[in-house]
Amino acid sequence: MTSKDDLDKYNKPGLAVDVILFTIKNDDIKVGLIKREDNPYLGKYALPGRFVRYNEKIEDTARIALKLKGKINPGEVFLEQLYTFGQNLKRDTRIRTVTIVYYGLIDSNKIDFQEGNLFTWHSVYNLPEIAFDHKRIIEYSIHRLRKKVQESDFAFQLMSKEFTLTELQRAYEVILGTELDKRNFRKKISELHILKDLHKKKKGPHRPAALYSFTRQRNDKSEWKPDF
Amino acid sequence: MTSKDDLDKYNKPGLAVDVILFTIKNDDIKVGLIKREDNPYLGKYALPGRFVRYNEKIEDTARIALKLKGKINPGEVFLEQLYTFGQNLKRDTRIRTVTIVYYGLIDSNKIDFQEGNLFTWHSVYNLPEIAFDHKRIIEYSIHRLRKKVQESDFAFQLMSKEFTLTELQRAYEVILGTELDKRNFRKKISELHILKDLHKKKKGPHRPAALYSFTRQRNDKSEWKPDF
DNA sequence: TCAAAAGTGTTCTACCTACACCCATGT
DNA sequence: ACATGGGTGTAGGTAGAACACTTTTGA
Repeated sequence: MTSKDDLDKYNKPGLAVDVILFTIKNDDIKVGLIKREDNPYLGKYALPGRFVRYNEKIEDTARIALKLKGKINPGEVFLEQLYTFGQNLKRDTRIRTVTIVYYGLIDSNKIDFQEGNLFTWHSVYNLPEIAFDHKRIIEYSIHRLRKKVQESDFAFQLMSKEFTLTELQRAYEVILGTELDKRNFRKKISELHILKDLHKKKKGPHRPAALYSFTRQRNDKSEWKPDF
Repeated sequence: MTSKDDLDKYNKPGLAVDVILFTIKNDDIKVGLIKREDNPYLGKYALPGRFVRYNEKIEDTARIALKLKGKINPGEVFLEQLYTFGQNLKRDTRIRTVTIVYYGLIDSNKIDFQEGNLFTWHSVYNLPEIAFDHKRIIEYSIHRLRKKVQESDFAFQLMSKEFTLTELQRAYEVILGTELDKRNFRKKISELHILKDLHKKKKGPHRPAALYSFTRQRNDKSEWKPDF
């Protein structure tokens, strides 16, 4: 099986990409799901996904899926490859399918829910009926998300342009599922040197909080990521 | 594109698995490569790989590749999924191919080099001419291997059934590329509680060293790995 | 003036690092 | 007896965890 003809003819498995988008709303981790309009699993909820076309880079496939299935502007989303699932031959009941899963975080305000959008947020602690094996994939991705958030500034994707330190801390707490010490948290964040003091205050019923933005987008100590 | 027929007809990219097997020989990290007998890249060295057949689990594809290309008994090898490469549409000059890469470590003594085996070990610091984009893949995998070895007992796969603590330490040192303190290393290992004192001694020209084996196979604190 | 969230340092602890000498054996 | 690698403990430093009060504003 070495010529182009041989390779084209051999019976290839399907190759798909699924995307797990997380956000935080009401102090809860939400995952974005699509209500299926077709069989199999008609009416159940699935991760937005798409089969990889012959001339699509796999990360582009992920972004196209977000755009088509969720009407999400894919430029807004930072995605990271999670894992490739292909052990179970019956994952998809139609054809044998291997799925590359990406995950990412987004500020839920950045999503413009148009009329008829089937993309909706669901608490990861109270999921609806999930299609395929996507439930297990979501569970695994939460595990990896927590790990990632602990060892990088991945959580920063959740924030809007201006935010207070308490809001940032709250985002960490919701994802990690633990309470954090305010002073230790602020010390740790300030050592990253990625915050810009906007010299503005967020007014509220009580003492105003300083507003910050990020000086640069990302600062991931944990690893270099390939793009090839 | 939802029926089985549609899915079968759409122009799928090729899906392959490549395997990076590392070992240690002569205080050097070696990677197992296959000399290519076909075009493209005839005569160059490539990672052992294989296109995923319709009814093969992807990890099975990896093991079959090791068996067919390297005459390696795949039961001996612990593999971990590294990453899936599919950004470059021209990675393979024949057809557009997405590759799932697995990596693992093996005690080089476990490999039985039969006559005519094209699988050979090459120092990662002095690679021959490499086919496809496998050179960058190897570089990335070394990075990930070091990380993995630091935060788990992954390196234990390199050892034979009975080994001395100095041999184990040497394996760590070669992979990490640093010298380790003997006392600190032994303290750290003993806290893992995975060594069994065989109450045997390795005889040599000098003071005999105690021989150990592992009580269980693996103890990976870093994460749970999916198998679906 | 009171309620509510913002903001700010120090101490303690646990883990990691650095470091040096005696031991057991083969020759 | 000596050369060579095997085997062992302690002290200092550093990073993370625990912890409480004062400040600023709106109502």
